Amino acid sequence: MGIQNTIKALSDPIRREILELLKSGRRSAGEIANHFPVSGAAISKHLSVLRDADLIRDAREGKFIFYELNTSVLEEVLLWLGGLKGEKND
Amino acid sequence: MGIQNTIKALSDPIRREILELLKSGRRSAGEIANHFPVSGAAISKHLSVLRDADLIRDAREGKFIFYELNTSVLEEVLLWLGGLKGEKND
DNA sequence: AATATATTTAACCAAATGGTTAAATAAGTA
DNA sequence: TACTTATTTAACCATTTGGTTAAATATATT
Repeated sequence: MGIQNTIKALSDPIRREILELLKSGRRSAGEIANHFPVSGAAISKHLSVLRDADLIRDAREGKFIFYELNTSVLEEVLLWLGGLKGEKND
Repeated sequence: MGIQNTIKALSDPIRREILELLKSGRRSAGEIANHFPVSGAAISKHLSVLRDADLIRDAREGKFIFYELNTSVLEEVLLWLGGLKGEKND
């Protein structure tokens, strides 16, 4: 929870690319891993960072675990960034 | 340049607090350092990370170096975050 | 039950990060 | 010039990060 976990999770390029990938719909861990030139274990750890930050949700379906994007936690970050810009907030 | 430097710079709580501090106006390195329970050297390094990311600008004035906030590089981040949310962009 | 597939976890490693103290640099002042 | 103040840079250190391979776990299939 908190902006810290969220931003930290967003600070890695592979993790950001995972999120972009999930923008077009849910994907299994394996499908996600296939998009990157690193091991499945490495991707699994990235997924767990994103899950801990609640940027993604997972659902087991038989042999597979599907991940989907959760953008709700971005609001806090957007607010903070907006505040930094001196945005007028109601 | 690029979203990577920006987000990385934002991923540390002290650096974010420095930015918040500068929201209310320019401050010398020393003034900034006094707000934190770490050494001036540590703050100096944080400032250089923020400067490399172009989130702050510096101007020497006599014995002092003043830092000021530059929010323009946040636009890119805001766009990216907005895109992740599936925002419609013209 | 045995095997194959999907995914995570464990153990390990090198590089990056964020801190410290001490030395270097820059500028103002006695 | 010598001294003081402001700030950065250098050298070092412990922790975190992001990767690897191998082992463990979970489910489906034969």
